[in-house]
Amino acid sequence: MVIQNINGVTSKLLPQARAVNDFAVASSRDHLSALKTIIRTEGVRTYAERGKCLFRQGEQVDKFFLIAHGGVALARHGVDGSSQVLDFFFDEAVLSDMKEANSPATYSAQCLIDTHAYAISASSLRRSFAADSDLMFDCNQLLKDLLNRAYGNLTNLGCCHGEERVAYLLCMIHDSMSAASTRLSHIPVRQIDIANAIGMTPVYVNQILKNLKKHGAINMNKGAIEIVDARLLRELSGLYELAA
Amino acid sequence: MVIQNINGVTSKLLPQARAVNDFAVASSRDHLSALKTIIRTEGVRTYAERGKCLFRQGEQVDKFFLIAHGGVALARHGVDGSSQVLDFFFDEAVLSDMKEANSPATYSAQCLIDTHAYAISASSLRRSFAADSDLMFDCNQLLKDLLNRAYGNLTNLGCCHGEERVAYLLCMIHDSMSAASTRLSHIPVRQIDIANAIGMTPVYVNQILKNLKKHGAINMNKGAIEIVDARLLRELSGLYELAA
DNA sequence: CGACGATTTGAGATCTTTCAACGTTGGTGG
DNA sequence: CCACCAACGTTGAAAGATCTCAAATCGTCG
Repeated sequence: MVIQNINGVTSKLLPQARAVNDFAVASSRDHLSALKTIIRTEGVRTYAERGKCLFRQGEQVDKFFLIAHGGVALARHGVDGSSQVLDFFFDEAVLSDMKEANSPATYSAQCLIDTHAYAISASSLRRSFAADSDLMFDCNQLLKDLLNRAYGNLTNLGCCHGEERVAYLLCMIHDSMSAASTRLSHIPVRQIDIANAIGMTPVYVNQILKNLKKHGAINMNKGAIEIVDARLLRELSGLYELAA
Repeated sequence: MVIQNINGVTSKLLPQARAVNDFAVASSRDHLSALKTIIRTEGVRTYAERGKCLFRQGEQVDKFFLIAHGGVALARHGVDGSSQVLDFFFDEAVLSDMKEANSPATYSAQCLIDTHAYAISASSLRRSFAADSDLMFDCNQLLKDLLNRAYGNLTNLGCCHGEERVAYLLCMIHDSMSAASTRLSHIPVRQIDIANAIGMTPVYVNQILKNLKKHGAINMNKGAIEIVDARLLRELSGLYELAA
């Protein structure tokens, strides 16, 4: 009943409980092809190294990005220095600031690793809407995917304890990254980023990771996390199944 | 709170901080007028009483709802009986199951109070896209609003402690309800729903509400919550301001 | 009245954070 | 090559926040 299928289409529904993995949907579906194509062909090739931002909270951005190769964390920063990671994006993912042209972005897109991306202005994208109706459907689909991921994260934070939260997040990252052409052996996410994503302290995240390693779900090498048993991780996360 | 340096660039923190209230945006903007109009004119008038659902998790819905008068909580249910409230909707708000026609909804829309709404099928809505381009923009805008609210809630859960979380949620509900033509003196949300929305126990929420009452931000009458000082609530919520 | 759901209260158990110190890694400049 | 530094990871113990459990109260409805 595990939907581990990466490229094949295995959307088999289960009689009792269904697998949630909303996070897998975004990567497996091909619906964004029109959007991706136009960004790739008309967009500007951009490069940002680890730690830099594609855009910053407070800036007026109005752009769409397609990640060619890399990893990005969308994060919101509070006045007290706190920050909340809203979502992660890896190869083939599309992200934008989601704001009107005249209003500043309410979050930053920070590179987890050196990142190559295509950037296109939202206004020039809108101009193409008339010519290609698929484009707008793709934008819609993109937003739906983001929303479902956000709802998944919300449920993760609201309903789960530490170990489950970390397990769920790692699953999500794993699935997002499996769409990448080049697969990293380890996850390019710092423990601090994980902590900021699931609303916990880095110190505590470290403890939990130690436990997950003891369970045999992950492996750690010089602080880098490697996912060993994705199926086990999925079971450890409290959100593998929803009520019918 | 973890203070994090963004790779040397400490993101020149904020001369003056801006007010966030993303939650106010959705209700104040008039952008969804095309969408609302068509749902109101072509939709079917629906009535559901307190406790009933407009749609249920697991059902195949494929509809859009415009709430004429009432209150609805979008919630996801886990196999263990846990449930997470994802968002609240009141008068003039639009919601949908956000799924393809062939896939079941991953959450329920439960009425907090007796609710009158207009319902239109997503497919018939799509048929009108060609005739009215504003419609699709409105759908897009709706999704953006929902996403920004979800990100706001995510930040609330991830970065804030109990009292701040409750204060933020009450602010959000207050702003959502202020769009309503008929204003209730009290908030039609049970303490249990609040608990499910912010990822805490009803027992603890009760303690926090007692504190907020002591602060003079709210009042409680037979278990019903009344917002006395919305500005104070906003200050008590940790998310009134974002870093610039 | 009696049943039921929701709220309220208190105390102890559990989870999570904080603090402080130390270890590791990788880059920089002498 | 080495010393040095900054960022990140690791560890332990104490403090704090939140949950659980159990019981009492209150309101609504039949």
